[in-house]
Amino acid sequence: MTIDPSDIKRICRDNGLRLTAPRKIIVETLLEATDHPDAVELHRRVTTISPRIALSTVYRTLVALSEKGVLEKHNFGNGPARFETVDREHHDHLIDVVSGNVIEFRSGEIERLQEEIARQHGYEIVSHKLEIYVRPAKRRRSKISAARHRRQSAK
Amino acid sequence: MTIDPSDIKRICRDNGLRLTAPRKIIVETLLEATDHPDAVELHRRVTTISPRIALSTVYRTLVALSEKGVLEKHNFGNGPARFETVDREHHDHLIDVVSGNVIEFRSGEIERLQEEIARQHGYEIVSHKLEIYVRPAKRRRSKISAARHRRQSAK
DNA sequence: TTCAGTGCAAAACTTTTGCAGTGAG
DNA sequence: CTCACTGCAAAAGTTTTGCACTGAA
Repeated sequence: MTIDPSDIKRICRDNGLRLTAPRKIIVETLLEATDHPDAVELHRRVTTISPRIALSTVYRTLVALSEKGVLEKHNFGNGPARFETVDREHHDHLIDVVSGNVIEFRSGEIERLQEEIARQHGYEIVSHKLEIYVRPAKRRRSKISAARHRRQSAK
Repeated sequence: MTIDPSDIKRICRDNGLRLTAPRKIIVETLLEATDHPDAVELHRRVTTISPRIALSTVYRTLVALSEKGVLEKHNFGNGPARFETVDREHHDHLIDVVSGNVIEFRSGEIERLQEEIARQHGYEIVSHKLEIYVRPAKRRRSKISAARHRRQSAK
């Protein structure tokens, strides 16, 4: 399900969009991103490659591709909308409200319970969105984040 | 758990906030609202009562009371943030994409799993948002929605 | 009396749009 | 050749902030 940069041409064609140079760079940059950049941050990155790309072009590209379902637009908390390519399996998000970091996770058990709830009400699920807003725990640190902390402190 | 206008004074006192005339009108107006107004709409309503209340006062009040947990701030889709008083127990939402109906539900089990996920990553939960987008199931209809369906068809 | 809260104006921030020119199909 | 797309600038929309004044506690 992963999107390869070589797929961009096909994706545009399939959606009736022209593959222009700015658009190619914007999508490639978003594919490379492991975080969930907002439009301004993405613009900052693409302009290191091609300095004349306008912020409005970034916005227009993000709007167009979100509408086609190629990208997902997230409204986490207050700030600007943040984007990611739909290139992996479905996942939900932990949002660290202190740092703004977003951590992806997946819980088959929660999804099973959602199915159950929907069924109990006579529905079937079309899609869902689960966002857990968190802050670093006071007492303990998990093995996962402890490892991340060591890595970051090591630089 | 419902908030009565007479509780506003106590709510402010308990949270270390002064009960001013603008603040009282703003909270009363939000309590009356059955929708989820944004700041501008709320300002429009309060100024019909007291025309000199500033939009910035509405924002500051909404920010202050959201931080205290008296209000909930929602970022639905793109537009401005929308607010509601926290006068019932926490709930999540099933959104029927066909009819637009919103059904509130609560799952202690899902919330417990969320706690677990956050803890595993070294975080504690600040808040969460779960929206399940659904459509009526093909085969069966639950007792709950069958009863609702009869009620709505009866009019 | 004190300082949290206010109104007003201006700024900051996010996103959209008008327009004339360009290049993908 | 067309017109979808672009860069630029300006506008629109949302939220925050500086400041001097007011009034709740």
